Amino acid sequence: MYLGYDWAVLSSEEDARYRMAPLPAPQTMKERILETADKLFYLQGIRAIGVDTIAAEIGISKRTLYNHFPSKDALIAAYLERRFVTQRPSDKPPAEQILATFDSLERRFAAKDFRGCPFVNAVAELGPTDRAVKKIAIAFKESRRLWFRDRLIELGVADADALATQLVLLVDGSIAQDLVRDDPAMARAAKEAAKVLLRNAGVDVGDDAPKPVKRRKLAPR
Amino acid sequence: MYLGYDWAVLSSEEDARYRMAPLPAPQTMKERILETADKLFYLQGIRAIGVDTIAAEIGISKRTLYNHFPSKDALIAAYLERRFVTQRPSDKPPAEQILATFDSLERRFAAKDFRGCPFVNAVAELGPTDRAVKKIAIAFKESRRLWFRDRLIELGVADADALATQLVLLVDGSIAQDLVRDDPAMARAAKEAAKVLLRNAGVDVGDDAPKPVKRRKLAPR
DNA sequence: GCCTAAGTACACAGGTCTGTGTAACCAAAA
DNA sequence: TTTTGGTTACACAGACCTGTGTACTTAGGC
Repeated sequence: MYLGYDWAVLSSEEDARYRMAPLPAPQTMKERILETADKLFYLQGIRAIGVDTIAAEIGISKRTLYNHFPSKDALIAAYLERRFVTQRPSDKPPAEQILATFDSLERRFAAKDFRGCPFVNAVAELGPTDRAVKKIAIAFKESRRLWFRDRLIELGVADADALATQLVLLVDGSIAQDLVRDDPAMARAAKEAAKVLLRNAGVDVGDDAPKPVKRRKLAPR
Repeated sequence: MYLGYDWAVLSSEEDARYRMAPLPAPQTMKERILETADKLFYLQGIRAIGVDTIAAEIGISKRTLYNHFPSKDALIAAYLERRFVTQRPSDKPPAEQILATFDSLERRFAAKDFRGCPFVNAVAELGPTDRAVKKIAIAFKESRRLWFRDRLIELGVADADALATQLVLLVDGSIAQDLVRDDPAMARAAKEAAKVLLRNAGVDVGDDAPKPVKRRKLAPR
């Protein structure tokens, strides 16, 4: 928690250990606001959180917040833009990268502070009215789809475009399911489905299921 | 729009055609409230709509609304319960039923009043706090999963449970994607993926892709 | 020591929201 | 005719929300 003016008091009177560590790090005020807004917006919902709450949580005045962001809408936009981080490049083989996506998804599901996709949630909350929010949500979804597509092209998959779309369906489906069910196993289910789709497109995803399609016996009627 | 007391006036003075057709049907007041709440909650968001707005839209007083529902929370719960309709039985073969799900999804996406899954949206909007909402959302999702599972069992699929889960991932994924992108093609993509998954489980889904798994040529590296 | 930029405290306008209280009204049943 | 149950109009309490205005304080650079 930010301490505001008590800082001076702290550095003159308190234990040196507290003085030496610049506490929550020498962040810029804007970044501190965004960080807190992110936590509250994401965890509790954009509409559920007022600017007062954000300011109070940081320990700053509402006026300061409005000195950095002209309106709540601007803060919301900044929140979403900050969430729009591009994946860092990996040197692992593309197929592994794709499947690793689902593993990381599973880890995120297991964390108790996971609350679905911030972009989908924002669109759901803010309704069809908010053009700005929708725009950035679309951009985000498309960027993720293209990430899959690039790797599929690298793998020589014929219809990389279509398969990439199918993979993002699995990602978003597992996110939605986990949001309501709190069940990280949804990520594993998505991964298994992804493997089937990849194998079907000629991608080698290792381990189980030998080439010949296994036929289960059909029930009598 | 509900006409309230003008009803009597209408039936005594207006054209007989209007009199004969019981206009919006002799609905109970509760049902009329729910119908309007449904439209507004779903289209604009639960938090975005106040009880005043609902009452005004019907043309009744806010007091009347509160005489039928003790609180907005109760109205929200009733709204979601009303949305929880069970699918009507079909005599078509199970595989067709499953695939038809995605066709109907596509039609719903194409309608301009589609705004995602009301249950997922409610959970996203109302946050992790609201136990009641989450409970009914879970029940809904599970019921849909079991619907798939029953048909897969009928088809003799070995791991019907796992495959049913994967199919609901595709459903929810396409819903989330369409919510942000407004692209009904997401339903088609989900259907194609579903076909692959079904075929992989030994289900005959007709048309393309003869038995032997088609191998695409791989890129040089 | 002075100036400036940033932050603070605090009040407040104007809006919305949920929920209640109350007296009058009307239709239809008794 | 009288009663009864559902409805209306309207005011209001009490929160909470976004956004602004203002005068004061503080830290750091000059």
